[in-house]
Amino acid sequence: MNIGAAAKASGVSAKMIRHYESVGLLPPASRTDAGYRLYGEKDIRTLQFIRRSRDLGFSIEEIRGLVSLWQDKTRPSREVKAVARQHLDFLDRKLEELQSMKNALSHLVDCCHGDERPDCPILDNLAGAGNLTRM
Amino acid sequence: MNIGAAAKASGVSAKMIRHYESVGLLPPASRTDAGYRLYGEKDIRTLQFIRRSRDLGFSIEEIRGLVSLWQDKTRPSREVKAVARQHLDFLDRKLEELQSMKNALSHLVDCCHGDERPDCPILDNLAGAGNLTRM
DNA sequence: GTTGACCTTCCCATGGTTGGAAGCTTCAGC
DNA sequence: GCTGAAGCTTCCAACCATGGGAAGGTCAAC
Repeated sequence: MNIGAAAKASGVSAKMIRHYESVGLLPPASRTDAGYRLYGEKDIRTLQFIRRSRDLGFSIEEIRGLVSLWQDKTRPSREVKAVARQHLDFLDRKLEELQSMKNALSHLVDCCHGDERPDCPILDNLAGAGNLTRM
Repeated sequence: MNIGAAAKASGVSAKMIRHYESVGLLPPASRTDAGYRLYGEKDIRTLQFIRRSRDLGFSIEEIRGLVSLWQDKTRPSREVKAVARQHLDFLDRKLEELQSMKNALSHLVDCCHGDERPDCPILDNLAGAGNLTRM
């Protein structure tokens, strides 16, 4: 299985497969005589693991830890849960941040009549929160 | 007003003030004979405008547009509102993405007993969503 | 005149991903 | 056996916003 086929099978782009190998998230793939990377079933499973972890927003470093826990058949699930909880906290913080941006901005958008006239509460607010539409 | 004082007054770091100038978001500051950048009231107001825009998550390019609308006293508020709405859509998409990550992950965390035993629904799910706890 | 706080420019790093360029290999069709 | 397309290789650079640090100049106060 060449890198292109592995990319299709795993849902990870060839570019990213090479990148993950370069940062040591994947062990170096075996090669053909011509230098082409070769992948087997097990590699595909690892790549899918990585992709699903990325889909949940885990960072490369977190995934590094998850993969090693995954491969350690004697890991305590406590450790996995701790990594997941920590990431959950991160997601919560990000969500809160975005949500407050959204709240502030959608309030401003609601206040702006959005026609041909130049006066605009959005710009007023950005120019100096003190003047108008203080949230 | 040197760059340090401008940074304090505006809440934008000196590093970022220089960066904004280098990418043309700010006009080049005037300089002392020694080459120190000088800032006045108007510059501070622009910097605060930029900072507040960043706080709402606008990108540099979007801010470039907002600043130019701000300075154009004849702009139609329609245009400002369009920029804001577009960013609001962006925030919504990001929020949805994070929220679905959070939902999936918190479900997995709930399923994991998190003790000394090695079996772990979180890893099982990452290893192959087909097996267990399909969302 | 020295010390310490400030300023300057320049380069590098982050994180995850993507893009391109230049060159080699493989394979199918003829 | 030749040709062309597609796929592979490595390397380098970009995105966005931010920060760190080095090497050196400047300004104030003591």
